[in-house]
Amino acid sequence: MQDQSFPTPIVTTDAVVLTLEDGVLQLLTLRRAQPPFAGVAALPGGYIHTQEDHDAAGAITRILREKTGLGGFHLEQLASFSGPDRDPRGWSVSLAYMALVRRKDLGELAEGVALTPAYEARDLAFDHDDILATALRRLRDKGAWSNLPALLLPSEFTLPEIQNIYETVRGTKLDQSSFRRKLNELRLVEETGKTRQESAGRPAKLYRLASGAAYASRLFDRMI
Amino acid sequence: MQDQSFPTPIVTTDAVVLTLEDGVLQLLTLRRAQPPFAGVAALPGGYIHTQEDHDAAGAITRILREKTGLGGFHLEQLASFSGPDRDPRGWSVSLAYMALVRRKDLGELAEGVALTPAYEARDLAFDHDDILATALRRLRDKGAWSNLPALLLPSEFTLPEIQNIYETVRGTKLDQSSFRRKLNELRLVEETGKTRQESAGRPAKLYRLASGAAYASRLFDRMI
DNA sequence: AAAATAGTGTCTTTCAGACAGTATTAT
DNA sequence: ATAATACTGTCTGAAAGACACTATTTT
Repeated sequence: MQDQSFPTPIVTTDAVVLTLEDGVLQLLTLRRAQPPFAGVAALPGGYIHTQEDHDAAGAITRILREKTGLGGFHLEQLASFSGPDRDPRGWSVSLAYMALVRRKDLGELAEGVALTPAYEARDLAFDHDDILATALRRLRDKGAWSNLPALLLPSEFTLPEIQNIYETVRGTKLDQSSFRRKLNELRLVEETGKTRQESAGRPAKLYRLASGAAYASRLFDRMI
Repeated sequence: MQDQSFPTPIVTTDAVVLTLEDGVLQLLTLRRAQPPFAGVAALPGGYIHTQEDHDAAGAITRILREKTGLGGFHLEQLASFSGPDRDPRGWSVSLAYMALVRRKDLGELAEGVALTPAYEARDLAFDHDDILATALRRLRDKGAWSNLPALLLPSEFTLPEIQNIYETVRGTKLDQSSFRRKLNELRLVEETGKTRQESAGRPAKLYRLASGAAYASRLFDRMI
């Protein structure tokens, strides 16, 4: 293999792991133990192991499991980032992914793992600020018409909660009546039959994401 | 560099180059001279040269220029494709791009370079069928609301021509009146002042893409 | 009572889509 | 005349957005 006369790029894969905690979108970071950028917060990532990884998505899944114990989440390819300067070790390529996880699935955070509000995270290692920005833009765009934001919720949630996550992701307020009308049309959620009571007020019904939840599709019949 | 104990993936970059000829969306392919897949049609692509390429987009730009003489076109990242089996030489990553070019900018096709109707291309080398499918899907999706399809047109074009390219990309007919209403709203095109006469009928006015042509944006105020 | 939620209904505005033309300028 | 294009206009229906409620069930 590699009968080229020129050096090959370094290939890594990195993930923007987002979750929702206390109604705030949170980014998972790892404090780097080794140089380069030792001691600096970074996106979880690492090398592809050609012996065991089936593809890049498999590699980042393995890496997230190894470094954070995480398993079972929505994973989506973001983009690749490349160039001679993004990693001091040399010309590199990062295959970047976005993972949306439920806070509960993260469990206790291991040493060096931290959650920080996604929109405030800065000065990450490498070009990870750029990768994060790409992820947030993607989430915001898809927030307009897909079920993506709902994947951040715990498996059972209330209607105010799901409306709040859409508002958080989009950065705008939504009309309660219109939002719920849309939820029904899209058949995005279904009742669990259970309720939850916190503080005063009528108990909130608990919902779950509907099984074959309308991903994207429709809303897009019209238009040039 | 590369102080890892495990082998690194092969990294290539490949491009789905699309153009419009005689009203049909055409894919540019290269007949491979060397194994693997010698003699088979493939997407243009190649290795990244870490010495000279500023990033992956720079690499594919250089490769397209070297192999097809092409320069000046819309380039957009598609996705990465990876795994142990897509290239018989070993575990590989392809950074895939989509390039939209004007037929005129392709000039004479060099030996081994061919155009085939994009929706009929099959049995390309490697997993290039998959990459092509990804590009066509992307073009179709963006065709609903961006100026992307217009980038396939020659620099001066008529209103029937631009409507036709949108219909081609979307695979549907569009109402003339509604389409032009939208063109105006978006300020997508501007008159050149010139006209063109072919066969019978009133001469068609020639248009060009408006300078700051509304990319995506708007159309997207509404909606959950 | 106050709070938090659920639920209903209606009105407006926007806009794609469909349709029906007329007008212009060439062969 | 015929063809190809340009241009203008109207109507409809769907859906988002905004608003105003009422109803329910808890502390």
